[in-house]
Amino acid sequence: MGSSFRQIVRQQLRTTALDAAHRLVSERGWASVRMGQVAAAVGVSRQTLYNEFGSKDELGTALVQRETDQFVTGVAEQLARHADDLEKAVTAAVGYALEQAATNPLVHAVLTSARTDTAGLLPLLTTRSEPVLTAASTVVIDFLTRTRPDLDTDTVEIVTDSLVRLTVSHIVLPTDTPERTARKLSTLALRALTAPH
Amino acid sequence: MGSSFRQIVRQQLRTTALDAAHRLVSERGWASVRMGQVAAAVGVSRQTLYNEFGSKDELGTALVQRETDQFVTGVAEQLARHADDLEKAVTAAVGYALEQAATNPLVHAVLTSARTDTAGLLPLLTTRSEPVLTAASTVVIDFLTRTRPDLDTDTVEIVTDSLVRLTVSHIVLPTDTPERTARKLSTLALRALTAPH
DNA sequence: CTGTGGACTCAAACTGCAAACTTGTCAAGG
DNA sequence: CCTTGACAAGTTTGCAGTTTGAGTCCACAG
Repeated sequence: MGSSFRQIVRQQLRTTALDAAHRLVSERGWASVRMGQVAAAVGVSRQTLYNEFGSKDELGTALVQRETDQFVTGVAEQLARHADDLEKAVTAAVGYALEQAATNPLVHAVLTSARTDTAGLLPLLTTRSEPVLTAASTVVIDFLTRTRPDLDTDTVEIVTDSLVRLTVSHIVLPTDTPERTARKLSTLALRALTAPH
Repeated sequence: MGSSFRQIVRQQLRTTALDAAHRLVSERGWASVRMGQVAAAVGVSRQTLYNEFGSKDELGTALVQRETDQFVTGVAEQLARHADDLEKAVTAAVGYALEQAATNPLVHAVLTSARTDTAGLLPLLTTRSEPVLTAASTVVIDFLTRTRPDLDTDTVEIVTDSLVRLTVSHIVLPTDTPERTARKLSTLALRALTAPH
């Protein structure tokens, strides 16, 4: 019971450890990250890290999980920020995704998964891009059905799925600036959504 | 002059050599293909092969080139076959692309290029997927502007680019049967094309 | 009790090196 | 013109021997 203090310390440890791991992964890649480095960065013993995460793989999984959650939350926030303007909302969300992928190596790796050639950062075992993409899709679908209940459900699903795929495609093979790409995709999506059935 | 007979034989050699190389690449992967194997399959000496293609890389380039040309031609044919019905035309073209990617390892590799993890078939040096995709886009754009001159040029370009990207996306990460995917994408494209500007 | 640091095991990764193999070229012969 | 055989240069393969780093155990300290 009364161990809520411990819980907080434990959580602090997890957070700082994941922060340290994030930095190390971004710099050297997952394969070169040593448990000892992470422990040292946190200022804790290697053993303590093992007590908390169990294994390096589990640390990696936790890291990817946190990154995924933050990313999906971010997308949802961008949408919510423009709940009144559908086109702006989509533009913001797509722009956010493109910018995150360009900025954050982990997000980039998670979204494009199999592409380990550029920067093999992740344990392929722990992740495939599928879960992130479905999570992102769910967020978008929820937003659309909530703000625009008049739209056909099937259409919303197909357009959302395509929007997500197109965003990933533009991450993998960019042809324009993130801003212009985001605008193009959102107008495209809006046309498809509001077209005569 | 008067060597048109030679020309034909030479062409025959190129064709059968590329056929043999195609089969070997599909079975063992490009790295494991030996120039001797190709020569033997054609029934010709290794030197003759070198006289014709110069190097293994150039043989690979020629092979990829032929495959690309055939693929793009195939897409154009599918479109032309339904010149009267836009939706059917797009469905056929996308379906053709999906089926080719599923059937022909070389087409799959060319279209998805960088993804060498599944079946590293190609010399990364000789190809990137970009040229194929732009070629395919050009074919689709030409078809659309020819059959539907009323459509806005910018819209046609964006929709086509997205259509191509979505097709590749569904090759990389399939979620449904090729037929249904093709139908979904064509209705999506049609909606976007014919939406109020 | 919980965290620490050191000792330890074991499998995977890397190292150095020799043998086998391939590419690409050349010359002799049909 | 094509083929066969030979060859240099470069690469891959197989296999010692070594190193590394994950994961575990434990005696000890706060």
